[in-house]
Amino acid sequence: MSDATAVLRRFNRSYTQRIGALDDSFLGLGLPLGAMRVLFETGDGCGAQELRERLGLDSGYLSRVLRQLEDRGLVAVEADPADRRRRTVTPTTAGRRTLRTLDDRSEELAERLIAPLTERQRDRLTDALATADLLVRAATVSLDPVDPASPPARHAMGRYFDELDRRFPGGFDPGPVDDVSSMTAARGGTFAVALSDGVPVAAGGVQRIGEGVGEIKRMWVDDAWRGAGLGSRVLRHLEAEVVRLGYDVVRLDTNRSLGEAVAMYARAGYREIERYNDNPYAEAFFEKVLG
Amino acid sequence: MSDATAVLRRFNRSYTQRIGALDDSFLGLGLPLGAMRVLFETGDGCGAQELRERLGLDSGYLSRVLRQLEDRGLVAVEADPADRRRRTVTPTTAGRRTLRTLDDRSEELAERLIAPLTERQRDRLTDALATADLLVRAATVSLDPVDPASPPARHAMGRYFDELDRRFPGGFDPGPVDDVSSMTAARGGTFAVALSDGVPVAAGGVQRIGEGVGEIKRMWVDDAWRGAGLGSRVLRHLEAEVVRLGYDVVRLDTNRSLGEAVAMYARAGYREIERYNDNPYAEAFFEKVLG
DNA sequence: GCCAATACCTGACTAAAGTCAGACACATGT
DNA sequence: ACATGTGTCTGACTTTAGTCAGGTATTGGC
Repeated sequence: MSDATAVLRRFNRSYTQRIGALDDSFLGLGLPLGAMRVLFETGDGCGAQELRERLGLDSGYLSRVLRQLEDRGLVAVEADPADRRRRTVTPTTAGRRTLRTLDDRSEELAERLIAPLTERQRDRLTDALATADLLVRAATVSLDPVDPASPPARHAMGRYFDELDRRFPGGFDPGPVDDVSSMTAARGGTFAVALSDGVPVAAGGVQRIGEGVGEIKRMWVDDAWRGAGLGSRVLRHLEAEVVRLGYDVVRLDTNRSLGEAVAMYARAGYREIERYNDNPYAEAFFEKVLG
Repeated sequence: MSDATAVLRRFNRSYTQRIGALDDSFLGLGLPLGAMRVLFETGDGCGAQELRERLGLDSGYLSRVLRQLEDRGLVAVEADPADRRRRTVTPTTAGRRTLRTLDDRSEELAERLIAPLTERQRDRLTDALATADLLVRAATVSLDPVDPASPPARHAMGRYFDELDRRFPGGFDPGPVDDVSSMTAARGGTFAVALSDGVPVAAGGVQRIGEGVGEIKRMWVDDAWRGAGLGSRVLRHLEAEVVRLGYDVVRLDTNRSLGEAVAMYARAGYREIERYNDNPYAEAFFEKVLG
């Protein structure tokens, strides 16, 4: 048993016993836990299918739970005008009130929990939990290959361009059309997006730039996720993809203003080479020979 | 919403979604969760009553769960020879095997969870969780007034003496008889023990040493719990008790080798005074006037 | 030896949570 | 217009988890 898992498991035990009680705020509002979870997940309104997926519910079961909530006047269930087979669920005023009560209770429980701690200890706890949260989220991020033209990939690249524009001294302009087809399997490329709770938090792609040579393109990590090792995870994944696609050399270009990225490439065994393309934004060029 | 509760609640959400799955190791062994919990709590054998108390179960319900476990050959339920109304529950070989499987699964889940993290991130996570664990446990410690002659109080004082013996240059000898009756309500005193999972982790008492003067005695915090603010919590509690008991001055003595304690008293507003007793182990004397 | 208390057992009951198979309305591609 | 597929609803069912009111065996105090 490694030290890390032992600590994790010890934490899990003390946590579920103590803070798990935060979830008790779901109780005692006159609704069974299942219905409460559905109402909670509904938030400001969402589709029935989404609820089923997120909560992993049987469609028959959800149907009944929704009727229960509807009968109590907590939500309105209506047919989606765009596709009348689907249902959309919206909380009513009473439903929102219940949600607010839920929130208040949870807040109160959290406050009571940390009440015995001094200011300094609270700060330490907050720091520790924020770190743990980041790392746990990072560990459970799923890195999935996607079509570079798909919405999550577009979203990730959009964020990437925004960041370049912010960080490059003269800004960045991706140009009017952005052809990403070189990063599809059909053309010897690939693209992967890391999702957390369905939201892209990191991404990167590979394209072919010559005989036996792949190129890593558009590697991006969300600002809020820096320091959780997502960058090197994406890099390792893309390198494995490069090998899988049959290249033995991988290249990439970057800009000096992206200091952490340059440092990461150096750490990962990349060596600087001569300019190999005419990308006007690129200032540094790297290469790594993959075994 | 304070920052601390926001972080705690954010953590709770991501945690229950991700690591909460550690508890799923209870599932899929062919036993319902309730029965599994009972088997798990049984450990190396324990009384039925203890199980009921620890898990908060109805006696009828437990009776049935135990029979279920017995029918599957996982535990042996027998009458306690000392009191034949009571039942003792012991896991059989098969039961132990099931418990081991449970442990293996949980370990595997924990390993899979941290697998995507690098060594350095794992260390950071471990540190963060250990800190969070300590503080969460400390926050949920209950500080209860008890008879100073009761087993938990005796246990705490025993640990206290052991520590003095270890830390005092010449060792420490409490003497043959230890009269603690001065710390009972009947004689204008009190004693409190901080319990975590039923185990004493800190303690301290108050006794009367003169007109309007109380004395804090035998304040102790378990080594493993240093840095979680238990010391100052016990101190605050005892000062409140001193006020409640009608004294307006509180005194205490200590030894220079207990540096953290001396520092804590200074921080809490105690001022050093002349020797006020003939305790041969005491080197420093403090007093605080309570409003 | 008797009585009250204690520890557990039994039967009867309930609510919650979920599964499954079929029914039905609507959507989509041809 | 038609076949096929999708999203939801309904009824019938199961398991789990638990409660409650008595009942029985055992114990300790008198």
